[in-house]
Amino acid sequence: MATTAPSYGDSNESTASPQMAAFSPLYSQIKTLILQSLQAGEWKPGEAIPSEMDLAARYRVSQGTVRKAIDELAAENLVVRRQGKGTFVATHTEQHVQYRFLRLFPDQGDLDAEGPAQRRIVDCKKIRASADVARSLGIKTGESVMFVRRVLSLGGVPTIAEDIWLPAALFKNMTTDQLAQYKGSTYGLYEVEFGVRTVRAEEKVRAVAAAKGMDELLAVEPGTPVLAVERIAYTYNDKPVELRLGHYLTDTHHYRNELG
Amino acid sequence: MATTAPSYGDSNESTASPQMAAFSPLYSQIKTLILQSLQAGEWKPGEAIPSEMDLAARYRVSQGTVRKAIDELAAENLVVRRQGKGTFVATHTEQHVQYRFLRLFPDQGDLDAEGPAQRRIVDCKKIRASADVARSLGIKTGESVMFVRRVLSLGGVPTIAEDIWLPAALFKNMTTDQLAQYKGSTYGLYEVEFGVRTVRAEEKVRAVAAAKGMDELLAVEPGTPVLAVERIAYTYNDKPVELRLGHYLTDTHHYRNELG
DNA sequence: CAGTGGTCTAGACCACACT
DNA sequence: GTGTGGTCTAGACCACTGC
Repeated sequence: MATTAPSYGDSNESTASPQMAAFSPLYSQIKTLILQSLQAGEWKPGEAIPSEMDLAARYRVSQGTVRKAIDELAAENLVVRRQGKGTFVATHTEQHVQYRFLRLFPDQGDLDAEGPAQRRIVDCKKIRASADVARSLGIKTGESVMFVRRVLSLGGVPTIAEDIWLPAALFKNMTTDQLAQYKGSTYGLYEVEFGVRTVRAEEKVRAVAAAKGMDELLAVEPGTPVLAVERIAYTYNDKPVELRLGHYLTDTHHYRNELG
Repeated sequence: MATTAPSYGDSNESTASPQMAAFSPLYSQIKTLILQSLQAGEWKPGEAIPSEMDLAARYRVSQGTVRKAIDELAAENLVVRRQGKGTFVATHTEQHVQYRFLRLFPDQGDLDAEGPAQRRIVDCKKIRASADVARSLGIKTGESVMFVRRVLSLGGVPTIAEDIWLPAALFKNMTTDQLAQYKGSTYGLYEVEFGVRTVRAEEKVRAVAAAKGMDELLAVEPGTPVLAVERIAYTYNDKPVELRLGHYLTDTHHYRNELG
């Protein structure tokens, strides 16, 4: 990765490479290598990865270069640094980040005041993917997917009703009991029970009239305005692993967003 | 800022400081100093700040330390780095970031396909702040605020109706003509015409039924579900400078959000 | 105490943009 | 070519954690 002589860019010179490779800094290459180890499961969620010095020795680069690679991974929430302890693979199974992807907050008071969310699993079955679902999940129409319908109550009030689609190939034999009994977020469950690590998600938010079915789950009149939140969650390499269509009641809660 | 002897932390030792000051790394102190110059208007939006070497000399620290300070400022979108050219004060008056704070996107096609937004200024007047508005803007109830109501059409269709409140002390003599004729985002106008630099914003999103007044502006039936977006925009030091209540039609557009 | 991440420096060289 | 940001290294020392 580096020669003994301190002239960097070793992987990018060579008098006449076949195709003009785009310049990629060393730390970026190191980042890719660490990412591959992460993806390959060399270190599991919650575990520590090797120290910066160890990784520097492993890849034959300076500690500063490894540091910069890890900096970026930390910025993307793939790892978490803890001074004096080490760098750890990010996980959804920690108390502090219980609802990492949930942007709904109470208008008054804070999350703690309203206590933990109550879950009710309405449905959980294996079905065939519609064209829309298949496109979102990057699979073929008609392939098997797990379908889950559930209701979350915040402060005792049904507030979120959502439908979830998961590629059945990754989530074999998922059961209602699993979903109902697991302590923590669903992404924590995916991680622990199925080895699926969710690293980021994209949401499309719209205002819609509560449709048939949803109105009953949320105990509101049909036609009540609700927030429709379509979320696609991804694992490494931008591979989609979950499609979720949530309906949020926003009379006592709001969807919060920070704009930089 | 640093002694000749390479022992850092100079501002944090001293055998018995009055109150145990929290540890603050050098680069963080440098960041604060740069921030103060930014805030004081030493460099204006769009202008280049001094080079890293110059700043290092000015603060008597190494280039690497200045670099880390600027890295954080760049991550917060307060400055923009351009290799080979310099580091520039962020601005809202550039083509590329025309709608930096707008999260509404067409369901099909991209922003370019739909062309620039059309503005219609419905109202622009000076009024007294209600309790709610005053609280959001960090001023006293009854103080003067500019009130603006306008409609944005995307692809020729009225899609966004919004009310805007601004502290009159900062936005003296704002006129309908100014708002209608300025090319670019309102935040660009704030910057150019009033010297107010918006650096970040927070939004609370809800689904509501279109209220009286809004339904007419958006040409929809009363009661149609619309996205209510409450935005508070801030300048340096978390000082609020704008309250905006937008109503977005989401039948052909959606509010997009990325979750890390 | 040793080990980890975090900070700081100094110097060298690369990539990019303007002139 | 000159100047700017960007990368890389090597080494020293600080701050936090846990043995």
